[in-house]
Amino acid sequence: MPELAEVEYYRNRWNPGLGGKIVGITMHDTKRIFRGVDVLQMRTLFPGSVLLESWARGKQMLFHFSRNLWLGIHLGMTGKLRSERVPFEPGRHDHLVLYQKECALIFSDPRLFGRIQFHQGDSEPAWWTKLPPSLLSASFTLATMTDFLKRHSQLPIKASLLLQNGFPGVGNWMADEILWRAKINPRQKSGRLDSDSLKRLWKMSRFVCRAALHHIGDKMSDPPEGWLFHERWQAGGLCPIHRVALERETIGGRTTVWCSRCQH
DNA sequence: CATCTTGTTACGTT
DNA sequence: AAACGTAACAAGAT
Repeated sequence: MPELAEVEYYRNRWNPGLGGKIVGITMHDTKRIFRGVDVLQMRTLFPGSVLLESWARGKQMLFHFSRNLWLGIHLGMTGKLRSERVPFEPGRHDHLVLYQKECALIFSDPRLFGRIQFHQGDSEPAWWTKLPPSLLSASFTLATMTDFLKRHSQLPIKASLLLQNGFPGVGNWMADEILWRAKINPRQKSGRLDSDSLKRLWKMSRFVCRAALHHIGDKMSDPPEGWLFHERWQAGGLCPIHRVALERETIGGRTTVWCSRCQH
């Protein structure tokens, strides 16, 4: 499920642990979630450190602890964060648990597409610093976006919207929502959008981003009525504007839903 | 039992 | 070198 707004939501699930000291840690350390991570070092270093703050950027999260410890988390398709009162016994899919005196901070992921990264150092890990700026920041300009699309000119626009370097945090449902609102056919080649389409795409990327964060970021509520979101899941969905049947095909490797009347 | 999945990446080809 | 399409990853839901 996690796209940028859900990522923000899950990041906040660990807020009860802010300012608290870690007193224990358990990991299912053979799971692929931990590939490339020195789990032994994590086990040694975390007890005694304090959770200081956290950030989300696109679909990535970074948790900063005292003692120069940094924990990166990507939720993949089915990852979730939550906190529970202690005592807490980890279940089958609770692959990482950081115990504090009052609560347990839990990362679970049944499908194991998520990823943990661990870093020790004075400053943020390099992979974090290199992440592209948010769609809502001033650096995401129409020109930047147009440039990016030019570099992928042969790719269907739907597939381009899923590229995290250009549209960080956008996932499958957000991409469809953005294209529907921008009135752009998902099969359209990225390099062949006229300047009006580009402008609408840029505006709607930011709009859907902002609205999704507003509705989902704090508590997991659905977007308002009238969003394509509510129609896209099952066959038989209708365009919220025209009430005609939505098209439904795989584009860019993902199920894509659009209205042939709105989107040319 | 078969088919589907809201994410990413490795790999082969162009 | 960069762009692009596809398979693979793993497990649960339908």
